[in-house]
Amino acid sequence: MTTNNSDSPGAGNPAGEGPSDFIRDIVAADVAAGRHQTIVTRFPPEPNGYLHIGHAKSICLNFGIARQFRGRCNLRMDDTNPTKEEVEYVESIQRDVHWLIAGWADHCLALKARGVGPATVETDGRTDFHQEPVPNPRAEGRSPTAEAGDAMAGGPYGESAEVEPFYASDYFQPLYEYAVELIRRGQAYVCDLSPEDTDKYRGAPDRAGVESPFRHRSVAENLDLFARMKAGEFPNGTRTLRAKIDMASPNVWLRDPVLYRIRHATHHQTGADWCIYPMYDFAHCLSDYVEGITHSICTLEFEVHRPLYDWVLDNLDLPRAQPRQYEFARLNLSYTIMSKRKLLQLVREQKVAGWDDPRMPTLSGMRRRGIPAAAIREFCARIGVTKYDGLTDVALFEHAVREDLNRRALRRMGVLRPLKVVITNLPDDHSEDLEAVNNPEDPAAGTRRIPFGRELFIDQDDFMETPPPKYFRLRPGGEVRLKYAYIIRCDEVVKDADGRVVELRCTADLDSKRGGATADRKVKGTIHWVSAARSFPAEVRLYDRLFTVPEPDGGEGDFLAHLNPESLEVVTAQLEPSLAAAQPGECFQLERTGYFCPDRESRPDRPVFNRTITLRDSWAKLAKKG
RNA sequence: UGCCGGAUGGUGUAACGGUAGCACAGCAGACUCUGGAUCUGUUUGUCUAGGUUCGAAUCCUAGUCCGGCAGCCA
Repeated sequence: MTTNNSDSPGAGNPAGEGPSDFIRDIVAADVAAGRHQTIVTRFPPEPNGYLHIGHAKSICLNFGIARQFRGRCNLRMDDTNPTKEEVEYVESIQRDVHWLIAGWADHCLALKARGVGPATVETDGRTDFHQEPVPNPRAEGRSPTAEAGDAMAGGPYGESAEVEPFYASDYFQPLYEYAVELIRRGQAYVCDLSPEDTDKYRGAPDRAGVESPFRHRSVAENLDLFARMKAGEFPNGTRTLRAKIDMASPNVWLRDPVLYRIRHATHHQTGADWCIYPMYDFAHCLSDYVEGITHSICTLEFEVHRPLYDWVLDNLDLPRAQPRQYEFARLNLSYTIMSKRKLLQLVREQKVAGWDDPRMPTLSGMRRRGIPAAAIREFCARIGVTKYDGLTDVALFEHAVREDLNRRALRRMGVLRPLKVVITNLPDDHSEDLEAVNNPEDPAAGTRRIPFGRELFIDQDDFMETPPPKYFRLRPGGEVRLKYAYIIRCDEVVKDADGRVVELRCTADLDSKRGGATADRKVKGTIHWVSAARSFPAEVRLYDRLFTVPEPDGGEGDFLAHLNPESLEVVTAQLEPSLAAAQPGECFQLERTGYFCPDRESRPDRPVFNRTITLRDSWAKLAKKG
């Protein structure tokens, strides 16, 4: 083992991929033992919803392993249930995966030739089905070549129409033949029990099941019935194909599990070709086998299915090495929900503006909100991979987002809730451009000019008529620094008929600009501002967490009851002119306020920005304490 | 009460029989033309009880607590 001198955080394994975990340890041991030529993992979402931050953990694990061990990761649609799946979801899944792994593991992404199903080959004199990927054009050298951001248009394969994800539905024919083989071996039978009776016969965890009266049909009869199921002779729910295992097994998944059910339904990929569809437990292990997956990594709830996963593979005459299943704990994040069913409910009941609403924990929502893919990856690396089913504090996630954005976001000035300020010792037509730093964390980001004039806007929060102790901003008679500009003193507070402060009249210390005679004068506070004449209004959407409690779907009660009524506030802000040129995908820090990005609905004549996340605010904390 | 799995500060993790460490959060301070960032310091932890051992978070035994599993969902 080589010494790793990398100073990157968590240089815990030879490849410098961040800290290892029990699954990587297993893979590393397999590699060391020479058990596989290449490591092949897979990410197998069911296209019945949008991907969320929980999927990101799985994507980072599966692609991260492929990356670390110079293998590949197959993107596969686990589409064996036509009644719940849609093409909208298969498309969104591809976009989200490309976005998340761009510039990091896109060279490990494996897709297959469009329209090309598994090949039937002869291995060791036995019939074998095999689905090959098409070589990843970025795979040479096995290193990432793209910078995050160029990923939206199809990922590493570019705009190519020649490739597509793997689909479990591509394997329906081989799967059917495997099922026939199981019947021939006396390991599967057609059962006429109704769904209700199937349940009753299964027994309970602490009570053995009862064998189906159809369990001992002859192979010939089973073959005939199964063929007729496929031919569409029977209505939905009238018959199933079941594995013949053990109705008394302490593991209920071994009590003659259903392998195929009848569903007269149109499938988004295979159309009307089939009216019988394989169940997860039958399809998944064999899909893994057909694709040559070495490590099939899934979440904890499948742990009890592993004996069945192995049973199916063990009871067929498969010439190649069998994949192995490993389980890890799914991600639970405080103040959010991860259930696809509940996320769908939020969308259907219009509690949010769609799957990509910036408040959603979906990858598309986070992308729209301005959260960088790199921040999500960093978060996933930091939370690690274990079998402990905990609840991760969303603060861990927010930290990763701020850390990434602080490093990269250009600083800009913008006032969310404008309050007019008049500098009375400046002429009406005063106008000058002041130099401002684009990113103090990155000198290479350079500087820009921002316009200054007699009339300005500052944030309403930055003035208080009767401030509490330790309030460092503007107050009657008080002084404050205008960032990049002058120190001003508030001489007069102008109010409207209702007593609301509508304007501040101030005098500026005209020598206090950077380089000026009094530039080094110390004043307590520095606030941001924009020129009234040379700023522009924009809609800004201020997002807060969607739920008010740490575990919205924990315990009983309706999770909708915990929706945060203040999760979205819309304001009309005044922004510095340079922001008018902001492009989708860019992110900015409005100084002292937070990180923002143009929304996808933003138009030149109607700019719209989303607040990604606030800056840490130690004043707010102090103020709350009183 | 059947089977499978888990338990290390408030949270997420590391330590693979040999000094319980890291990150987040918290607290205190320094610095600051962002009350941001940065830097210092700091509070808090091995589920319990036995055993093996010179030595146990780690191995053994018993218990406690938590999670998952009885879809023709995945």
